[in-house]
Amino acid sequence: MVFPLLRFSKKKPEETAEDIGNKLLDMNLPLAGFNVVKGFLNLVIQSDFWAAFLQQEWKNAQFGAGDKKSQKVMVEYSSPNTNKPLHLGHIRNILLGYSLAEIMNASGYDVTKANLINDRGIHICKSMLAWKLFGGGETPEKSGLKGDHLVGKYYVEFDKKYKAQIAERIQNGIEEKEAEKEAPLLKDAQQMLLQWEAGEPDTIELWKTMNGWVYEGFDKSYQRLGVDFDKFYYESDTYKLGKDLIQEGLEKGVFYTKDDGSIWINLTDDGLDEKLVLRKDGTSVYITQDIGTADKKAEEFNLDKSIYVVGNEQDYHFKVLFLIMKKLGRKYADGMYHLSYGMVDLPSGKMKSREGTVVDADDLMDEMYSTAKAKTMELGKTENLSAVELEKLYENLGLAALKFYILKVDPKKRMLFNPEDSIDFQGDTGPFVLYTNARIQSILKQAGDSWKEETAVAELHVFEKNVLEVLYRYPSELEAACKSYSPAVMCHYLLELAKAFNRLYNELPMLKETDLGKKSNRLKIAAFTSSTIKSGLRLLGIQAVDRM
RNA sequence: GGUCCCGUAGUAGAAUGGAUACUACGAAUGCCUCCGGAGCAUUAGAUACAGGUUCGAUUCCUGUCGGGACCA
Repeated sequence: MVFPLLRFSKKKPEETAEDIGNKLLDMNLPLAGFNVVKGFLNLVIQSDFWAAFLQQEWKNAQFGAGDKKSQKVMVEYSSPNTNKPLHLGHIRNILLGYSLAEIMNASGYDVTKANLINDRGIHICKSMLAWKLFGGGETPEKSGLKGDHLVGKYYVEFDKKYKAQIAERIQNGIEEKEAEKEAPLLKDAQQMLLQWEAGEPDTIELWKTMNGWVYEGFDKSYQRLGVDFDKFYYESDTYKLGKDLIQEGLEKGVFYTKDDGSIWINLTDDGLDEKLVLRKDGTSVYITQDIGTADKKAEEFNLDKSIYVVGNEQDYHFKVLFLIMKKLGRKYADGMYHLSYGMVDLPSGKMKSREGTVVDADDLMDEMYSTAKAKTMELGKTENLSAVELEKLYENLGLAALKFYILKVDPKKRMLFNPEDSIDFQGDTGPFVLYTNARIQSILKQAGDSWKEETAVAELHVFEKNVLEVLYRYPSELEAACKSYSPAVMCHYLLELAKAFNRLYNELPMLKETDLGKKSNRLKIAAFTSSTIKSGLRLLGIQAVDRM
């Protein structure tokens, strides 16, 4: 594209392109020629360049891995509340966080995966209270309910009973707002929070027990999703952090005190508002503990970058937080990044817990599993796999479909989760990519070993060059995914690679090719494609399968 | 009231300011006596509207309309 150069060349676009093309041909680059279309100079790369690339890289297991950067990064993701089970929104968060961590790790960063668990507060007390009042001693063991679901049940129970109390009061002629405030259940929950903060033994005991149930449940879900964490933070430990930093900020003149004693920061020069950082009674607000936790993380892990995977409804919050850390002079502040992802909508609209339209994470995985199973049995290509292998396969396939469906959308955008499409196994899907790999594995299994040593021929078919061109781009696509914090880049790349290979596979013989040099080339391309697909999928948290 | 995000075929998604706007699902038509048809090929179909900047705008700016979020 030569338009920007015209003011230097002072010639027509076509002539300028010709001139550059000729110069480049003289420069001993692997160019076979060029052509000019309108203002665009197209370069033709020599076949032996691609042949050499294939020969050099096809069995390089490290192909695409970035150089070690000696930079420490923390990716915080998942960060659930311990009062209800995980749902579809959490799944997007978890898949994004895990995949981003893998991508950054592959790019050469030293990555720590963190999970900051919101394990305290009035919402936790609500389920505790409801369990105490209406639970009748129910436990996960007794009821067979997964721990997080059990606690979630009592959170819902609280809400029901609380609403009933409000309705009763409104009927007795009390104002709605007044009724909401003075309903006994809410007062009791608030009382319980005070007891918790005072360290009252029975309350702490109950809190520990119920949170324990929740963690057991979460662990199962995380394990099934195939994600993990290196470091857990608990809000019950961190909620008092930050106050000393408020003091530091006051001394530095970053914050100021209002007449009533509350402490604020004025961000109007940065296009934002004034923001409360400490209440007049000296108690924290959300941002107070986030300031403290940011510092704690950076100190503990000597971080260069700190990434927060959090929904875009908190855009404002993170703008403020990052600005504050910068004004406090923290050197890691420039490395703070909010991976702000969009909400997940359903065909029926938004997910609303009140209307019961929330898609539960565990149910969703179950559904993906059954669909994968049904589809696989229908196609009947898996004879002589053992029952254990089949179970693993269905699980893998179902999760691959789910993960790819969610990750292929640009994280920043809100997305529509259509249950029917998500379990589709055709087209731009995880199973399509898996299938391409499985097919290659099948070929390689039948091909023996002799092709590996066969001398390759230099001349390549256009379909072969196409695949090689896509393979060649893997390192830069990985880098792009890393720089833009977007697993979606990797998804689209893998689709492109699979398509390019499928085209080659359909058009030219592999095992049946009689020219041994060509056969060797094609099988090497196949093996190279398969290993690249596997690496790419791993970065998405998807495990490839050899048969399906 | 203030701030922010988003509007691309029937649907879901792609496109560092560059070529004839890419892909899939759905629709229509072909391809298994041939290495795995969960595949491949062909066809039809879109940048909300009105201005502006630019040699060139899906992309940047302004306004209108529509959707969503956040802050009192």
